[in-house]
Amino acid sequence: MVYLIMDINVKEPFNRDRQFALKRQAVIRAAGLDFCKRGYHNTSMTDIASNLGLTKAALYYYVKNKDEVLFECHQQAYDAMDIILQKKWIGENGLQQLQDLYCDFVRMLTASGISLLTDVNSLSDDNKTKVLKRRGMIERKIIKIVKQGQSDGSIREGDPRLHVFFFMGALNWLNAWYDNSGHFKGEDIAVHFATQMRLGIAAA
Amino acid sequence: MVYLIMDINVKEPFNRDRQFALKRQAVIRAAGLDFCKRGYHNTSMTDIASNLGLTKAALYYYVKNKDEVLFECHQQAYDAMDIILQKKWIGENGLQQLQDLYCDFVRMLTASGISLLTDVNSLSDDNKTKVLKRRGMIERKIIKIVKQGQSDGSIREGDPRLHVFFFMGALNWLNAWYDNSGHFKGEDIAVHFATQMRLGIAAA
DNA sequence: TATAAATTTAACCCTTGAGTCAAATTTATT
DNA sequence: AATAAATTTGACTCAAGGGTTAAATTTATA
Repeated sequence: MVYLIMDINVKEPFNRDRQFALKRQAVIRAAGLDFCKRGYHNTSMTDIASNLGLTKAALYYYVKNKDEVLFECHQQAYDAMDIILQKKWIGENGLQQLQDLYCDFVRMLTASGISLLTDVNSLSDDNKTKVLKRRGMIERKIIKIVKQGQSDGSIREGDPRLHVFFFMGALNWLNAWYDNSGHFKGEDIAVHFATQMRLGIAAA
Repeated sequence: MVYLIMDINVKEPFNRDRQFALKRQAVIRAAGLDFCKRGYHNTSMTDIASNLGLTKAALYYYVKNKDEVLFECHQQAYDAMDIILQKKWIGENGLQQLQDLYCDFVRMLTASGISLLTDVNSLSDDNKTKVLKRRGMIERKIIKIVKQGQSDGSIREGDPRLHVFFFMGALNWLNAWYDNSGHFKGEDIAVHFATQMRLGIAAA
């Protein structure tokens, strides 16, 4: 059972469309948690609905089909990552930028209820293509920062892509084991992971 | 299409049971590659069979059901990891042991066709329990080495479990992107990853 | 060549779950 | 109170895919 936070403190004139969009987002986020916990194919639309205290019919009032739900889950995650990536770490070298970035990634994943789903192969071809393209863009941005760090001398030599694949793997794996009811605090993980990431690629 | 390597240079007297067991292993390994590439639920038993140049009926001559196939895939991976773990790195400190170990893990995953599958939730309850138990044992062994390294001063302080979760994540993510037809050589990845892993936890 | 194992053929059953729908009912907005 | 939106009920269709089977056929072993 997931409790939707629907209190919209927005006192602006009631906006049905906005109300709808917000609930839709909440629905998708809840579905994402289910997918993350049990896997996409082990979670039925009925499961998602009843975890929300809804009926399947009501669920389909908000989404077109299951594929769309999975797709939007990915979108949410990448939206969040994009926002973090837009932050400007002016005056910092590549290594420091990367550490801040990575720390924010982990914070976001442990705090927001958004998960980095790995089930890309279950998407329709169209959506799969879009998701992979987006993931690729994010990856490229991060690789770019690594290269920058290698130029400014803060990051050691070595294939930048391998540098990135390594620590992004740790990130992807995070959702598989992290359970906010567990004894690890999100912030602690964020600091620890960001440190371990940094040391792994820092120049000597 | 996967080509089974069935040439058994064993000139010992023909052993039907052994022959059977070998082919069964090959079947499971091929299935593991399919699962890794497309995901467990996106791979039908008919797919597995036809990728082997077989019929579904023939496939069921070797395995009881799909759940068993997935279970054995996990077993294969953990068997391989156990063998690596049994190696004795005598005289080495915790950090060095870990680096050797990790390097071997990556070598094994890139060379053997064995994949670390993440689809634990698709297993039957019984098998899931067994797999998680085994994964837990391996994890505990590795954590033990980390603690040892912290004692002998080769590994920096910090929660040993987080140390391990971090770099084991990179390992689990490996199969998702590594494609032996790609331009990364398994051995290169092994060396790179082992280095990055070591630097992430090495004492100052 | 005799025999058993390996595999094919071509059905078939059965369950699960996605997706639909219409009519009734509840909930909120004006 | 009137109206539209949100949700329920309960049924239904349909396709995919796991798993089975029996008989025929091929392949290898002895």
